[in-house]
Amino acid sequence: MKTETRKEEIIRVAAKLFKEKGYSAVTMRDIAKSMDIKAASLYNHINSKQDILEAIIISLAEQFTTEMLEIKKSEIGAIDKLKQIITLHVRLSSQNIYGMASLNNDWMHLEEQMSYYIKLRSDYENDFKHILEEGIRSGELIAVKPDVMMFSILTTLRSLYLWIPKKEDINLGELSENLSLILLNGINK
Amino acid sequence: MKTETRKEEIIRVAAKLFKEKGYSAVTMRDIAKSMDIKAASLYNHINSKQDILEAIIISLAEQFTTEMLEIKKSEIGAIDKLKQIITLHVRLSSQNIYGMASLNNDWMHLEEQMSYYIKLRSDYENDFKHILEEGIRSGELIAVKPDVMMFSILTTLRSLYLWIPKKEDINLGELSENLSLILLNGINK
DNA sequence: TTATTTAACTAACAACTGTTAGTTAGTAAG
DNA sequence: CTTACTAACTAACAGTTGTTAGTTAAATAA
Repeated sequence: MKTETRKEEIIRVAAKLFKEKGYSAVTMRDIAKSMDIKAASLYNHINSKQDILEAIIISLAEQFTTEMLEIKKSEIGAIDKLKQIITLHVRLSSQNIYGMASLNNDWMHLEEQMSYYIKLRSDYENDFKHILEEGIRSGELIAVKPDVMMFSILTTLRSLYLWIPKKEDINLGELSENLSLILLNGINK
Repeated sequence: MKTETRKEEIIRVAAKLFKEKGYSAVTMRDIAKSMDIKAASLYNHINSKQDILEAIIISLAEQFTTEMLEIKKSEIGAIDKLKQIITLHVRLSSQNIYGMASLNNDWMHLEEQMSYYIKLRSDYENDFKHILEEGIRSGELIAVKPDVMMFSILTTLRSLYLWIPKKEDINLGELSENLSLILLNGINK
C-alpha cells in the first residue's frame, strides 16, 4: 500500500467536503482548513479548484467505463451481466463514497472535461441498455420498456453512496446479493 | 386557474436554476436575469435567497407527509399501499420537477428549517418502512431486509425528477404501472 | 558544504456575493 | 385630484471568492 501524496490527500479531503455541501459551496479555504494549512498552500499541489473536481469525477467515470467493457465482452447471459454490474457499483461505491457523491451531484460544474464526462456516461448507459435489450430478446427478462428498467436499476445503484455509510456493519457481498434479488426478480421472468 | 403572483414566479424560476446548477451556484443576479429585472428588485417580493429555498422544499415535503398520512390510514394491503406511494411520487414529481431537484439536492443548504425538514423526511421513511414490515409479516412481501427494500424503491422514486422530463410523450399512468411492475415484482412473493 | 526541491507562509487583488437604502414611474383607491 | 401601493430602478457596502506573487524554513541531492 503506497503512501498517499499530498495531492491525493487534497483530493480525498475535498471529495468529503463536496459530498457534504456540494462543489460550489466548498471554498478553497474550507479545504485548506480541513488540512490545517492556508488556502494558498494548496496551489503548491494542484492547479485549481476545478482540477480537483476533474480528478475526482473523471477517474471514477473511467473506472466504470473500463469495467463495463469487461462485462460487455464476457460470454455470459444478461442476468449474470446485470449481477456483475450490481457488484461493480457496490464495490466502487464502497471504495470511494465521497467521490461517488461528486460524480452524481457535481458533474454539472465540470468545465473543459464536461463533454468528455457526458460521453463516458452516455456510453455506459447505452451498454447497459443493450444488455437489457439482449436479455429481453433472449427471453431472460420480461418485456417491459428497457428505458424504465434501466432507470429503475441504475438510479438505485447510483444512490448507493448515500446508503452504504449508514450501516457500519454491512457486509458488501451480502448487500450485492440482496440488491440482485430485489432488483432482478422484478425483471427475471 | 388563478394567475401566478410575482413571488410565485420568482420561486418557480429559481427552482429551475437550482436544478441546473444547485442552490449555491445560483446567484440572486442569475435569478433576476432570468426574469429580466435587477437583483435588488427581487427583494420587493421575497426576503432572502434562503426564503426561496425554504418555500420550494418545505411545501413539497409537507405534501408528501400529508399524502403519506392518507395512505397509511387506508384499509388496504401493503402491495396496494406501495402502489399508491409510487403513484404519489410520479404525480408530485411530474407536477414539480424543478422543486423535486431542490428537495433532493439542496436540502443541506437549509438553515432555520433544516431540522424541520429532516423530521418530515425521517417520519416519511419510517412510515414507508412500517408498510414494508407489515407486508412481510402478513406474507405479502418476501422476507428481505426492509432497509434494503426501502432504499431500492425510494431512491428510484426520488430520482424520478431526473427522468420524467426526458420523455415528452410519456404517459404518467403508464409510467406508474411500469414502475409498479418492476419495483414490486421483485418484492411480491 | 552547497545547491535544489518541497511545501508551507503572508499579503494582496479583482471579481463576485447577498443585501440594503433611497428613489421613481405607473396603477388603483379614496 | 390626491393618496397609497406596487414593482421596478441605481448605487453602494461589507464580506467572500479563487488565485497569484513573493518569501522562507526544512529536507534532500550534489
